[in-house]
Amino acid sequence: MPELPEVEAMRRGLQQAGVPGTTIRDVEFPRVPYKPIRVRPNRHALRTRLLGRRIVSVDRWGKAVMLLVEGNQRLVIEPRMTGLLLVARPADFRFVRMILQLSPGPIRTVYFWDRRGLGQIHLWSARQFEQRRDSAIRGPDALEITQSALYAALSDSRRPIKVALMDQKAVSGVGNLYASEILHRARIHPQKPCNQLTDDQWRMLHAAMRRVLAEAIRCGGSTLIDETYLTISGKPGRYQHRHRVYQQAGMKCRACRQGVIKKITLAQRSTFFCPVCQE
DNA sequence: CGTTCAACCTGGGCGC
DNA sequence: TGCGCCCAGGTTGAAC
Repeated sequence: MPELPEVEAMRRGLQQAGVPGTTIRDVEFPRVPYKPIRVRPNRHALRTRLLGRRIVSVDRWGKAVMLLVEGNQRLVIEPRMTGLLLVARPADFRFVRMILQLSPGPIRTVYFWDRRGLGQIHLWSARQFEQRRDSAIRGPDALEITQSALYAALSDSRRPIKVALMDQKAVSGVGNLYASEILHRARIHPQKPCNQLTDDQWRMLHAAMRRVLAEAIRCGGSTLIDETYLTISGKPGRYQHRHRVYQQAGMKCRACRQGVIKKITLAQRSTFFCPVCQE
């Protein structure tokens, strides 16, 4: 589930907890009663390459947390659907997939917890990172992209704007939940083909994207009913209370107070919008 | 080019 | 209780 705001909240949490500057004392992969997650290179090699190395910084690459480690290596943690990072011992230990033991500092242990196990962990050399960065598998970050770059990346397409906004090669960070929220804030219908958006709508879209994502980060992300996302201290985020359309089907639109939020399926993903204020 | 489907996984909710 | 089915924030690759 974690999209840009949740991953950025994790990144800031680790940063504030003092993870940069600590040294990796151990990397553990607990035995779980489930199919193990994908780790590249293999667990032994990854551990060997990290032991005794200092963590230089905690960064984010799209929807992945990226630890820059001494030796110009990058430990890339991709939560995908249900992965999350915790500095507090998880209540349900069955889904702990990796444990980082660090020293010194107040935070000694970081847990990667993932119920569905679709998350992945990679260790990239400087060269591997540069290859991926330059290969355009990830477009510019949704918080950094300029309005003209957003326009350039999407405006030629005939795809529905909601589908295009979730294309990580075009712009990275926006997923299913925030795509609906952003388009509602921008008052654009999710099915509107990109090449039919007006200049004004591109302006609104860019502003709404920054605003919604920034607000969600400040709230520590969205924790839905199933609690598959928690902040690094194990507490729920707060942005779900501000959702205007996501999972609000049948409710009156909070913006126009007239429309009733509808749920449709686009590219096999649930999509929510207000038929009155979004066109 | 754009869309659809399946797969990767586990668990929760619902209808019967 | 239990079974079967559908759903879930992400990503990828194949088929049409």
